[in-house]
Amino acid sequence: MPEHKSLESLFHLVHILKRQLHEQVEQLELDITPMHARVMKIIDRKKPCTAVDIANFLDRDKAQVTRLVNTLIEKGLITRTQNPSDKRSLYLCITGTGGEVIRAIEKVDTTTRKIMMAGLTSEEIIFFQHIADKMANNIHSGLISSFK
Amino acid sequence: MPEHKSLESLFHLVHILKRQLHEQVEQLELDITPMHARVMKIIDRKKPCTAVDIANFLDRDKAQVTRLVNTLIEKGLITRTQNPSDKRSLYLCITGTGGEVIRAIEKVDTTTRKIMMAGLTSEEIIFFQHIADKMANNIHSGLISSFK
DNA sequence: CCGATTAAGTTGATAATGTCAACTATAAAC
DNA sequence: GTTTATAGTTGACATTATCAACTTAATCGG
Repeated sequence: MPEHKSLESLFHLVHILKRQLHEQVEQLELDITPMHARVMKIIDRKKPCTAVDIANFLDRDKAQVTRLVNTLIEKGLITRTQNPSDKRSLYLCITGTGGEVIRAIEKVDTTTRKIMMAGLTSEEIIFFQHIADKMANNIHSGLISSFK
Repeated sequence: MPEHKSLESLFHLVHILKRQLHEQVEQLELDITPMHARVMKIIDRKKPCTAVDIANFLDRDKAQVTRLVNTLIEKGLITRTQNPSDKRSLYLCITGTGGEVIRAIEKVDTTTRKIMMAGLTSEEIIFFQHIADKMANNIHSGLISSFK
């Protein structure tokens, strides 16, 4: 049974990875959390971006997104503007200060990835990602099939 | 830059995996959480087992372990007995009921692993684990080197 | 043997993340 | 035009995690 230890390996990796990111983000002294950083990256990449887009991408509850977005607005890192074609929906945009923060976050990200992937080849990294995606997909399908 | 999306893949996988485990453990109607289940498995495998052993294995704060262990004792799933050779330390043991719970947990685990690893070969799974371990190691070393 | 330090475990406070349910307001569908 | 779906908010709460302070017991160096 080769897969015996596998879930623990995965949990351990993500646990220390998250701790590492938490520390690094904390050292930026921006008073934001790793999840705030992820949300900012999503807003930065997807334009236009709404709260629902973020919730979908992260597969999280809208409630959580609302709160993350609120603190980012309070800190002046993003803005919320009306979607002219739908009065329910609000577009989120990175501010000037937010842009600087993004660059700092990207730096942290790159550093962490470099540390984490030291001694691994591109092929190994791609393969790892490929398997991770496949596993995620499998769980998704497994869930769907249990609904029939 | 092949590693661009990699952290998101990993986070996504672990996010839905944890959600899946949470649901499955909840369906056992034991009123315990996935972390309780992990703690029980550790106690089951390592004999004798103390709170510090668990904290070390999971790389968690002792405080969290104390609380997890307390609820498991309240539920009658484990017991705490004196270590005769060290009055500070306490041995944790699975009770009879606890044994049944462990078997239920193992079943959940096996099912989840099967779903997750569908369509993957043993070699792929081993390789995936190997890379996960290597990455975890890298982060560890990266942290240590930043202390010099 | 004694004092200092270390280790095991507990407790309180609090942070970060995640989910559910109920709600408002608007849009879309029939 | 009523019903239904969608965007977002709010309150309550669960889970996981960490830090600091503390007690008790073991160990180490003199």
